[in-house]
Amino acid sequence: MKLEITCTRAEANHKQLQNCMEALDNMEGSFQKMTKLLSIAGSDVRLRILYLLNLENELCPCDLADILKMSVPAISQHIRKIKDAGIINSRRDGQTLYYSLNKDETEIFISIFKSIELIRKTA
Amino acid sequence: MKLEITCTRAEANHKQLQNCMEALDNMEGSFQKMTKLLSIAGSDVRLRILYLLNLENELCPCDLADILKMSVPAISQHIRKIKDAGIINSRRDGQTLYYSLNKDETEIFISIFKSIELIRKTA
DNA sequence: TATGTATTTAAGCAAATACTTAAATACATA
DNA sequence: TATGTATTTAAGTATTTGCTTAAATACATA
Repeated sequence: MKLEITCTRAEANHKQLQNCMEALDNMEGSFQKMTKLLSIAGSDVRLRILYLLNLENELCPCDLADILKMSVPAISQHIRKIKDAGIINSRRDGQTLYYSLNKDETEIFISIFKSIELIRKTA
Repeated sequence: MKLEITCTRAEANHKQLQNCMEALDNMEGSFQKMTKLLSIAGSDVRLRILYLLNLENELCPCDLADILKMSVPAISQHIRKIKDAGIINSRRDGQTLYYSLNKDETEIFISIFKSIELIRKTA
């Protein structure tokens, strides 16, 4: 990529561009964390999993496979991604693993779920 | 996939699973729309573009390329995705196209931006 | 009209994603 | 200990994504 070939129009406000760059620099880590959360939630299957965990408090992979009509390994691999991102916790009861939302991380998802309900009502 | 091989444990609450399936069925379209928005926002580059448009009101592809230190075509292709999802509008002034957030769709992004600020403060 | 700038579009490619099936692991219980 | 269930992990593959470079389009102006 040739960075030299950039915007040269007379109206370009270089002070504004500089301010934008600084604003982003100050928030580097926050953006990465939020991107991670959103890319997890930005999948049809995973958003449903998160929604269901919020609705039912806890569910096992097998329940989720039944509800979403998907194979257990497919569900398990989605769960791993969500878990690696620190969004859910697990609890074992015998052979069964129950997954639930990590309360420290739910805030953004709650507002996403609210928006989903809102879309339904206004659609 | 063999759907017959599903959860057969004694504790499986079939009424609960049925309720979950019905809850999802009622919200099919809302989930798809939200997944679309989140998958758009779940990219480092696009989340920054949305944040910057919210911050500065409007910017052109060339400005964004400068700020994000990326090629203009790369930016343009991200913009197209965001535009196809109905999240941003454009206004032409001579040769320059200015993009801005579509106010009808900002609500969820505003809460995402608030969470980003929050992460920064608590981190 | 010819030239230049801003932007988009297209083609190509490497990396990431999301399934599949098969095998491994963990626990329960006869 | 042997068998069965719940789950995860691994390997393979088709699809999607996000860049690159080159070409096309749109507008401005000499």
